[in-house]
Amino acid sequence: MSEERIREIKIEKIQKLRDQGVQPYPERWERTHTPEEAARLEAGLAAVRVCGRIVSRRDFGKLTFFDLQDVNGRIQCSLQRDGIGKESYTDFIKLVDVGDFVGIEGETYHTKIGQLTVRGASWQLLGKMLRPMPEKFHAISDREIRYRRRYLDLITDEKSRSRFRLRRDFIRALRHGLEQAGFDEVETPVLQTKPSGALATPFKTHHAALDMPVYLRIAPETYLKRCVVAGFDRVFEFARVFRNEGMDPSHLQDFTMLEYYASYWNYIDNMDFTEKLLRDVIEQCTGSLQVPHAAGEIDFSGPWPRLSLLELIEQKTGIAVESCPDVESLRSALEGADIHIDGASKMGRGALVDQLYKKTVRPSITQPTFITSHPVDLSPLARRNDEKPTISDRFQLVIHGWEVINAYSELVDPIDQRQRLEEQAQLNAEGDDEAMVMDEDYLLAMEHGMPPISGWGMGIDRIVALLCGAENLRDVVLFPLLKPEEGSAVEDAILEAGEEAPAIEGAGA
RNA sequence: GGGAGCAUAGCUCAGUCGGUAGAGCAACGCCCUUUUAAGGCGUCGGUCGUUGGUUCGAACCCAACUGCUCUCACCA
Repeated sequence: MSEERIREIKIEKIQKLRDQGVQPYPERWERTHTPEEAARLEAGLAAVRVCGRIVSRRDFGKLTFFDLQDVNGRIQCSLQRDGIGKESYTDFIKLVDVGDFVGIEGETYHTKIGQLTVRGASWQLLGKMLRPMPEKFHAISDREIRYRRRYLDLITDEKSRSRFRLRRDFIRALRHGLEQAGFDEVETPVLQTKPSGALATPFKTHHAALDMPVYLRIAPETYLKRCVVAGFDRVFEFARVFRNEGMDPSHLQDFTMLEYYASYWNYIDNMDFTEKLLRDVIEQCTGSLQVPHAAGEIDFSGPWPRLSLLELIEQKTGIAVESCPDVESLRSALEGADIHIDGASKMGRGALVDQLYKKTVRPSITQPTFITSHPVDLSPLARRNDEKPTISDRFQLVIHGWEVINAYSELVDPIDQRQRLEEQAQLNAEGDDEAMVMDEDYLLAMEHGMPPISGWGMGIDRIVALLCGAENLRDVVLFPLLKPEEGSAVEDAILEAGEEAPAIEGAGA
């Protein structure tokens, strides 16, 4: 039977309901328990009111069992013809379908095989659905449908529901942990006149009222530091950020980053806090510090190793980066070690060290590991090490080859900062697209004075994916961006808008 | 951007050698008071992603296009 025919049948059912004076879309229902709560009740409790979507039904003629579900849980209910009357029972059988929302009032009992159930004394339709439900024992497996119509994925797949519950719980626990540690939550601009705070290509758009180009933020960093100048001595933001770059299982263009900044800390304090915060939050959300993953169990129990980037590179490749003070000598060292890096001739020394690390060291790191002591020219916003001015007081947390956290003792010296931004601007002018641009407004804020700070950015999507064993970030993002389907309403609307609405153009345009 | 793979009923999937399509679930009709993938009997449901080509004949072979997935390059 076609989907269209099924839809017509359901519309006919709605008409029959209306003919009997039943409102198929009533305005409210007062529940006493969620499905999750109800499933934990004792037997023998009367006047229990539960509601949810019917996700399965087992019909025995004069007795029917069905399950009400929401994202958090499920409760079995039953209706008996002898209990609610023939007419009401027949209406339920004939006019209510799997997929509809209903409310049930009744008492709890255990079935013959011990399943806690709400025996309905009455039922009320709370919302009729017109589309057929997906098949009930395989869940949606077509990845395209799972992403485009995530609600179907969530209705049918408990594993998907549990991933998004974990994401919710993880964010909630992080927020609570930071608040307990004296951090204030703030919100900073998404539309910025200068993209800053990271090395990345931004999305560019146009501000109509001010008639000027603006960028979607690639990081909240410089605004959060302005908050520190203002006297918020510990701040954080759950920031949606946008980077107009490649898309693959570990990179999305629109993703969520938690950043925080703590005054009077250095990066060592920050590492200590990070390890404690994450261990607490992970144990709280998953119930364990050992997390299963396709690539092997991840053990968060720690202590997490703290390893120097340059030492790791030397171990892996034999190249002593520090004995290559300029980009030319580093390039020849790479040639000597027979390591090829695409585009090496266009990179500065910092970018080249970074590539060397990403090619040789990072993929081999599986367990939670702090990588420290990055070269200072990789870290234009990080503080120089007092003993070794060529390296920065910086760390990254790497798990399963993914960079999950990037952190440093922040650069708070406005003179040094100006010099480093000038170097970045020079690289940018020479064709390094990802190098930063000069940001006088940020320098102005810095010149008003900053305390010592250490801060941090964590890819929420990445850590959540790692915690729930997802190998693609899209599996932990509710509605990942996909191209519109050909002939879809969305695409038709875009085609209709045509040249009239070039709202967004690529940064490279 | 390069390469590879996938697309069949609302969903999950079969489809042999090229001979105009099949199951389960869902839906519809009937039976059934303890199931939880309930069960039994019956019925409906398809422009085989789109467009061309080859062929007497295409779900199947070829090409292009669209979408998705993986991968390389780039990036967090």
